[in-house]
Amino acid sequence: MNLSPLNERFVLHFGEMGSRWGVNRTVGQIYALLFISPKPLNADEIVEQLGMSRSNVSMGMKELQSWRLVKMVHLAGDRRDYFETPKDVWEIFRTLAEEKRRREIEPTLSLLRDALLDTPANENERHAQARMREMHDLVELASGWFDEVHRLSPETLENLMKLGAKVQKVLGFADKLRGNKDD
Amino acid sequence: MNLSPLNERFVLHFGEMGSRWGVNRTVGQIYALLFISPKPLNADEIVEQLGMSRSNVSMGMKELQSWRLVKMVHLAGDRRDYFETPKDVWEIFRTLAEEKRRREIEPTLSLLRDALLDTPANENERHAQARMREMHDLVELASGWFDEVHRLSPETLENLMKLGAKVQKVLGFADKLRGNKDD
DNA sequence: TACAATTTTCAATAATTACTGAAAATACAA
DNA sequence: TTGTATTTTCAGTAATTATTGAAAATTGTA
Repeated sequence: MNLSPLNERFVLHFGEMGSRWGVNRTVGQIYALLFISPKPLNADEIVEQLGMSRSNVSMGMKELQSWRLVKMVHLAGDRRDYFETPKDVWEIFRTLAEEKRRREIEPTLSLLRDALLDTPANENERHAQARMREMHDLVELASGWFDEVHRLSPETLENLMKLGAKVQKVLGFADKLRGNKDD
Repeated sequence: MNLSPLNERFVLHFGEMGSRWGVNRTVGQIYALLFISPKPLNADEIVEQLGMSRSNVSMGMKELQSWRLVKMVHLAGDRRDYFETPKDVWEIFRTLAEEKRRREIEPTLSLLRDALLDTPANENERHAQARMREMHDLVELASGWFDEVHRLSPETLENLMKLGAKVQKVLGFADKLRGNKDD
């Protein structure tokens, strides 16, 4: 690996964490490298800096693009594809949340919706279905809430988070709003 | 697999999704089975219903317990270990969020904190470190915000989510609170 | 068009992770 | 204690996933 010590540490860490986040080691490394790179990189530069095969980089880029975590750019007078990560970390955060939701939450919500349409065949299934309904309602609620929050601008979202210890107070106000349906 | 159709569908789905959520297929299946079960199950009952080996169940239970997603209980006059999932879906949600944070976020936060203490050796590292700082600040902010929300009771949390479209309005109020430091 | 540069695909294989059966360990009861 | 029920461990194997090199496909240029 052809990187300065600080950068190598960062890249290796993302490689290791990759598996916990649902991507393989090399994809994690590629993303990390692009994230800290001051300029877009082409595939050969990635090969050179990370010491993996050209084909591996090609597949990794495809995966990262499917997550919308990197975008392809082109430099004047250069045929090669260059890649960069979005600059704004808030944007990255939101993209990641969106994709995770689409891949990890939606399929389950969909299954639960289906399952709730079934007529339970016996007492055992009746109980199971009741549990599925509890899960469905929670996931749907959290999911809808996420949609709302997700629509906020980065600045608003940042403000919301910076609220910190004030969240409790906001909720007092929230309860008032809830009572006021046509507001 | 020795389950009624509705239940089998649910169990199989959780098995498939397991890999996206960071556990293997059998662990996903065991959890799903326990979630919909009207009473605690012992290891042999799980073996019988899911058709996997006894040792696999044993390892699966250990993993699920490490996630705090199942707890062991005992029945009067029965030496065997029984397992059940917490009943309250909100509690499950919070536990999951806590564990995910501990396993997926904290290690990265820790690496970033370390990396930011280093003195960059050159311009390349200086830029990389600036990017790491952006990431660090975002993760720390989101993480602290999560702590706050996490402390709320299930009811309050539910109310917060049900707010839905009112979130924007709450934020108007939030901004006022922010200006009022000693409130 | 023909050529060169570049990217993608894919079959082979390497590496990792999951699963099992058998043996060992543990916990309890007589 | 000793014996029995139960759980855990772990080495071997199966299954899955990741990685590579070589070939094919694509893209742009002369």
